Amino acid sequence: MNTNEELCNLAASCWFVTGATAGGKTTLGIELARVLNGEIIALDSMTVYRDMDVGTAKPSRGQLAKCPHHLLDVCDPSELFSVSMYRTLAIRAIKEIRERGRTPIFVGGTALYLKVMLRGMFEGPPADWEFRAQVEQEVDAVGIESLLQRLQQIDPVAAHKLHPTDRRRIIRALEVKKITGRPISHWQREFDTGRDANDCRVFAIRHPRPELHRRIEERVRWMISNGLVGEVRELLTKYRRLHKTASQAVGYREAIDHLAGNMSIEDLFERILVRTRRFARHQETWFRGLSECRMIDVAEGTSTQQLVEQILEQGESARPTH
RNA sequence: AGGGGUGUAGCUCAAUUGGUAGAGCACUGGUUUCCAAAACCAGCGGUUGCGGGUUCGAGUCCCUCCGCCCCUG
Repeated sequence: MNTNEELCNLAASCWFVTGATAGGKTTLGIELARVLNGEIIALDSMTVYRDMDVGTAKPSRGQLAKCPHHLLDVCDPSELFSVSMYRTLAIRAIKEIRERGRTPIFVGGTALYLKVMLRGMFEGPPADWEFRAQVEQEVDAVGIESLLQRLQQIDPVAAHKLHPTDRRRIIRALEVKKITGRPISHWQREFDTGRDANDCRVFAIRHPRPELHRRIEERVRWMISNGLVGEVRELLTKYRRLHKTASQAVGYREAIDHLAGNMSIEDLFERILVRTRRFARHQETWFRGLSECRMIDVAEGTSTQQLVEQILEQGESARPTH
């Protein structure tokens, strides 16, 4: 049986290329994999879905041919996927890659997944959707305040920490208590402190904000002209109903709306643009807060080659397993 | 040219009988542990088109000018 700590050390010996969307992670990752004799593990909550390619900017055929990729297309868009499933699959992938004598390189921008790989995760119960739906109904009827009060009784620590209107986390806290008999705060507490960036190989690519916005615009334009809408139409006919997670992905939620006749193609572009920017901002907030991340600031005109060299230099000197 | 309407935050719009301008979105920052490309929180932002008048006090009433929209010629 592996402890959380062992698994974290396993992950800490890997390389990570992360950063906000549309920042050039994919290209950089592949180049790094070539130099390090590595294989890529996607660090991404949306490229795990099959048939969601254009809108998630999944690596192209050509890119995939350059080095092995893992954790792409591991579930159907109609299915649930979650952090813990990700962690299980990722750990397995690391081991397999190591057995081949190659280097695992995580590439992607899902910060929660990154954090969980680096710091571990409590062995809490999976979601109980029946319970959640039931509580949701209750919230609609009685209001969130009474739920918070109930949480206060059973888990004052969590109740204090959570924002009074954060119904999702309040419900989860109640759920954990109900299933395990112990408050969520009891399970969660040990994952707040991270290692120093100098001891890790976690690189967050960062562009100046105006440049990032420019790249995002380019990316969104590319998606729409490369068949995002068609892709979504096919998804809907093939899977009928997408799972909540998949249907909320940036670009997909909007395209679904557009196909339902609620949005013109011009608005579609605009809406996706806005939401992608917000997403990128949100990601950068995450990386700023993770002590393991080394910011790699990309100046105008920096080549991929230069970035790879910079990352190698800093990565070689890191001592991931103390 | 004449008639009607309109001009308030980057955008869309609020502001009771005139009482020192608000909201949503954008933008920026934050929280984040089994839906995380989600969810939640916070902050910034306006000499109310310009100038004048009435008034203790004008986004709100009156006048000039400017811009935009509609109708008629």
